Amino acid sequence: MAGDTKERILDSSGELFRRQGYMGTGVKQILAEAGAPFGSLYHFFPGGKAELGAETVRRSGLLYGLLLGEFAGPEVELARGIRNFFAGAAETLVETDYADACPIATVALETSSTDEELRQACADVFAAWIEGGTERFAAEGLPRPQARALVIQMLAGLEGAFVLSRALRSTEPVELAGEAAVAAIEAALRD
Amino acid sequence: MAGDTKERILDSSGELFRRQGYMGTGVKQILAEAGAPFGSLYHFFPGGKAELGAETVRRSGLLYGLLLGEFAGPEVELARGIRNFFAGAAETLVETDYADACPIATVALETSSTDEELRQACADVFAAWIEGGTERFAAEGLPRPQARALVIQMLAGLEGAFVLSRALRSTEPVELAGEAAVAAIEAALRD
DNA sequence: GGTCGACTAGATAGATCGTTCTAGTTTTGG
DNA sequence: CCAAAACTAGAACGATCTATCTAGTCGACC
Repeated sequence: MAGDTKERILDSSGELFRRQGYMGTGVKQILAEAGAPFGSLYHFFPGGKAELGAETVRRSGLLYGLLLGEFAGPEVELARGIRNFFAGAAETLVETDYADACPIATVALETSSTDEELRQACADVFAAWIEGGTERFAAEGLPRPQARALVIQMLAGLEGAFVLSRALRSTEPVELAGEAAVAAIEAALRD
Repeated sequence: MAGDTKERILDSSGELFRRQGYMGTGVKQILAEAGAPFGSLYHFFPGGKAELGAETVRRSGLLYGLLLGEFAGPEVELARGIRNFFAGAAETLVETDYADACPIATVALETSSTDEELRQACADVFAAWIEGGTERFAAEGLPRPQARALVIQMLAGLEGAFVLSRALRSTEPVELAGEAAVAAIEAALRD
């Protein structure tokens, strides 16, 4: 039972930041959803909202990276894994009424020019995703620079498609970005 | 001199929303930057911040669409225009210390699940960009569905690259997304 | 069994939010 | 030239924000 409250707070902040961003989410709302009192927040996060934000970004980023790894791990064919991941993302969008997309993109855009600590946290997460993806793509025999370029292009397509899909309330952009990513991978592996 | 204040307010809000989002920008800050008093805001925008936000999104979206049209208008070769647009976007990022990217993406992510009026404004802007791009691509002889798919993939790549480039403080994602877009266009036109 | 740290609990503070208010100035049209 | 409209100006309001504060409960360990 102990240590449970901190987890619940991080779960709540993760979900809320993903849906409405860092600036648009109050600590009151986070604590209400977590069923935790004010005291607990500042007990576990002495740095207040800023510290909670940074830890939430790193944690959510790690979890989402693991999710991607489950879809496109070394045991599944790469193109198929990526295809399934995009399809799953589209499905999640519909199921959550276009709320659950990238857990950190909103925070990244909000804070890139205003909050260096949070920007750095987002940058670390993106860098880790890129690094992990590059490793996976290189394992298919691609030269590292090409693998890295492919991963960044795929990730950019995913993030941008999330922006479009959420605003347009349509899975079309995510589906098209997935097709582009799969096509790029297959073309690269064909040579 | 008349009508000037409203423009200044919209200029300020456009710049600030682009850099720090809707939730992260206070009306006080907007008015201070515009050199306008409170009275003027509620005179020109009786609906307050919400109305200003929606009008800012539509205006900024229109202007950015025009900018894209200048780069990739019918008088320039399409692939070259797109290449120059991405290169210009990367240059702007560096010049503004990674602050000026898409004028509405942050607002779109922030409000997609929380503010239907603003979400709709963003959706309208994206739809207009997609429609305009489809028109331009179809003029090259591509079937409309393929033209539309290409535009959405290109736009998703741009938006996602902005997210990554701003957080990572590197133009690499925008440059790679540009290369992918140009390659996709050239491949499509080759057939 | 008693003490200390971990954690819960929520009232309260102080700053800032968006908005409204009254008042004054400038511009416009008859 | 005067009256009405457009616009400027900023003080003030209630709501809400993050953070702090005091008080109390619980469990573990000596």
